[in-house]
Amino acid sequence: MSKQKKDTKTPKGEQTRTLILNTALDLLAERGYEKTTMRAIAEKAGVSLGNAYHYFKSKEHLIQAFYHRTHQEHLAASVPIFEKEGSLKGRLLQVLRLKIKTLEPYHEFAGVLFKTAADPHSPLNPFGQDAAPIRRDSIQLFETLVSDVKARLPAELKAELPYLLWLYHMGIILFWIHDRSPKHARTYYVIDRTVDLLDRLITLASNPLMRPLRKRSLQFVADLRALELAEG
Amino acid sequence: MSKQKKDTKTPKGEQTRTLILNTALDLLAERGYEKTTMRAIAEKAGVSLGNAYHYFKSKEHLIQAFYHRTHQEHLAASVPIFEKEGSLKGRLLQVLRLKIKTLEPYHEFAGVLFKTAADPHSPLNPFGQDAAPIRRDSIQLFETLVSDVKARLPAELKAELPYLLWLYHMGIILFWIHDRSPKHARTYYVIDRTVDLLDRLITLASNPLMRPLRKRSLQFVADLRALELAEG
DNA sequence: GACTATTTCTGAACGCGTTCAAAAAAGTTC
DNA sequence: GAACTTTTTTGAACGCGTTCAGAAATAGTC
Repeated sequence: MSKQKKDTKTPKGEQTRTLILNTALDLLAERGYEKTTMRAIAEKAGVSLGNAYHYFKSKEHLIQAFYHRTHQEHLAASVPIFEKEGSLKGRLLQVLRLKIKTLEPYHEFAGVLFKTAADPHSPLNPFGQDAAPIRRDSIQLFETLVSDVKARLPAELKAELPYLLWLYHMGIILFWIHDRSPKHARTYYVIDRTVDLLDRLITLASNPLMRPLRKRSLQFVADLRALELAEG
Repeated sequence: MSKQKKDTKTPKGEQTRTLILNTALDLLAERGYEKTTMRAIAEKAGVSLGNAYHYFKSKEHLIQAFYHRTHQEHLAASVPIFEKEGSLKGRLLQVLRLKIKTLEPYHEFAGVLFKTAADPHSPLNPFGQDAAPIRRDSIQLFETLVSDVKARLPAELKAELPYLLWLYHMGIILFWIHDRSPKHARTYYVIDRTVDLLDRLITLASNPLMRPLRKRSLQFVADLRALELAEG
């Protein structure tokens, strides 16, 4: 869990804050991002426009709360999966399907979410410092997923796998955002196929013959991550 | 070259259009995206605000012209590389370094560019229909790069490689956008390392033993591309 | 309970991207 | 060159996210 610096100083304030947040998430799910104006949120919450900005620095910061909330949902729903399913492939498959299902109600505005997320200056940027706590939480899900998996994996692969899987899962979400097929059938198809390929690739990479290339690749990934942490 | 449906009907109109475009690109390079307002563009071009919107449906459409222009620059500068360098690895290395160098002056606002690009609804979205002509041009660069390469490659790999390399090059750009190291040294480091890895991976994938996995993977990529073309 | 400091809240304002009815200019046809 | 159509151009307007000075409410202190 990431620590949260409070910007409310009284219970009343806290109450107003959550009221605004809940109203916002309702409207977002109902109308999408563009049509959910700050004015509409304030009005429906029975609060002045300026007051909404007192609790959330910007519309994007309001969205960050969404990130956090859906992640918590997903995390909670993932735990039972790990208990029933022991294989990496099975876990990945179910966790990813579940993720998409969790995000489902917000597909229409998830694009805008990623849009702002791709901007290095945005607080939503998943690679940036502002989102570091959420990112850590998010990667941790894959650490749990990998940690007690049955198959034997080379140590250096096992160390970097959570991060790589997190990146991969971001890619799946990106695909889903662009997927306008009915019920997002394509995304589920892509998940099935890529998880299968990934599983085979991991098996291949675990082969002793692959050791030099594997080491080289993973060392590079580790270097990158170190740089990321050092300077953002 | 992609066909361009004209939205100007007279020479005068064409003149005004390019005037606005040039002014916009100047201001963008000079001030960045946010500070380059439509009003500022119109004013500096000596044209009314509404008139700018007569020639460009939106600010984002104006940016599309930037995409196109820098791509043309990059393409022109790439041709000599192919004449001097025959190896896939060497070509990739030089083409990617060149791309970053070409984009250099626009780093500050390239983030915003990618930001809007990640939104499925944006005309800038590189995966969307509006950008299809530019995407085709862009992929074509890698087709040229791959076409007369010296090394022998499996047919099905050679067929999909341009698209995969294009995707890869998008990833490099994404990294560059988030790279705030001096002179973007990190991006150049990442290019060097990943090109090396990619080259080894391609060699590996070309091994007859890898045929089943290779076929399976590439068939999947081909399927995806077909879907993309069919429905966007 | 009065006085002060802090927090919560308001409403008007600003600059932005975008739209649109209508004026001005240019092209077309006789 | 007059009557028309089409294209180009204008300027005012709209709704948006955001900011801010200051009012109202609350908390803290004696």
